[in-house]
Amino acid sequence: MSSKLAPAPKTRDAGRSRSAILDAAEELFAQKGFDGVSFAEIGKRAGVSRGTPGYFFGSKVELYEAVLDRIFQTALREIALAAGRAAQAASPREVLAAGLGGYIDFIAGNPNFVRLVEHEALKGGGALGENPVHVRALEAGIAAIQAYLPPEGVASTDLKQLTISLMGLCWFPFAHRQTLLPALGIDPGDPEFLVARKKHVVELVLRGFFGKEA
Amino acid sequence: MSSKLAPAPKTRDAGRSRSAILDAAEELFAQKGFDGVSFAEIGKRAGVSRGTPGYFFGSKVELYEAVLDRIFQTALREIALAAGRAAQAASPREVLAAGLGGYIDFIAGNPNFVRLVEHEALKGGGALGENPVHVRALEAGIAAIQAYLPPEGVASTDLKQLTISLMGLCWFPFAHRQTLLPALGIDPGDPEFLVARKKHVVELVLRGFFGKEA
DNA sequence: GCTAATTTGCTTGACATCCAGCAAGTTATA
DNA sequence: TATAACTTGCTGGATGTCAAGCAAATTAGC
Repeated sequence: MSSKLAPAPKTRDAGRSRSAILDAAEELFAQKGFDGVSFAEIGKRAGVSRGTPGYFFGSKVELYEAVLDRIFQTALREIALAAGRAAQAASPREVLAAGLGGYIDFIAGNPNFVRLVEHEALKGGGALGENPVHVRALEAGIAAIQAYLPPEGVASTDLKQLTISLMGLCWFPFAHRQTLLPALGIDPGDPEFLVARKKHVVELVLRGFFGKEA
Repeated sequence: MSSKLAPAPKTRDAGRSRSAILDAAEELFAQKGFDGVSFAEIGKRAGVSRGTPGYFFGSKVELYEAVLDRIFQTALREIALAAGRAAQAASPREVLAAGLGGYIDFIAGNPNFVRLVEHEALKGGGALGENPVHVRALEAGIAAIQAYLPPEGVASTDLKQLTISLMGLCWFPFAHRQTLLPALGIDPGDPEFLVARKKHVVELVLRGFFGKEA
């Protein structure tokens, strides 16, 4: 035990408090959703009083929006990076490996993002905006891939279906990592699963949509 | 307007009340999640007082569990039906068309089920049990398909990956029907989309995993 | 078959809990 | 000392649960 009863001298730093609150709120909102979290809980986790989140962010909705803003900008950046790497690749397989691999890596590494998006999707998704980041990024990736496609025979409806399929293949297992994967005897944290997943998706799409034999 | 001010004579019928409450609760829990719904709201929608749901079901959690029980049994029945039809099919394409088509039809026709499962997945999914219905059904379907597979070359890890992929391809678009599909300019209620989705998934899986040329 | 006794269906009121937001107070820091 | 960075007290509203009450339906006794 420390000799002091007061937990810590605690210097004042608005910036530190703000981001501590954002971190705590992101984690808690991701875990329990907007309704399941209170200012008291967020304050406790951030090491401030229950009034401080309101002091800095005004209201609970505004704090929630700030959390979404921050994490969506991070997502935008990382996904754009993966898309950039994919655009430089030389073959369809490399495009898919870089693009989808990067997308899967991001999803696997940011469970808070996945959960926040899932919560928003269930609420009707007003906060997702009209054009979610990852949809646009996927479409950009597909546009890059199109260069390798025979120009005829690929209807635009197929491209939309392909977009949906790529997102589902990458996103779905991590959206259900706590229920689906354990039910299949898979440890979601196992890095081998990540590798296997990426390989499987790339092969499936490559052969299924581009007709390449492995 | 009716001559009576009292809204309706309302005969007393426990069975009717119970199922009216279950219906209302299913719809509301699916829409807003467990925390987002109150007894008052459920009662209003079911045409009873705010106390009646508690009277019949004991507590809010028990009502919620009753809702899940009922809808999961329905799901089990319908998915088993589709799996049965698939098992009778004569070729891999027909197996996939019957099995995945039936699965997609069920998902598209039961948005409440999808939303309840998604809510449960976000909560950690205790109520989903260890072996969710659709996982087992999908695995049964895959077992049926295995008859057509070359016995070598299909590792069990690939079968798990395939299970994940099939579920993701079918489930994902309807779990995000309010956000993803509109962002792609697709009307989730459009029956043409359903047809196109089924065809796309079957072709993708057939060529991607079974190596058949269309 | 008529009426009294009992059960069942359902409503209303009360209570304890929780929570977001505001306002007033307090302390650090520039 | 002035202002920003907090904390604490308070309040009104919402909500789950329970107990009491009442009326309709059912059963039992005659």
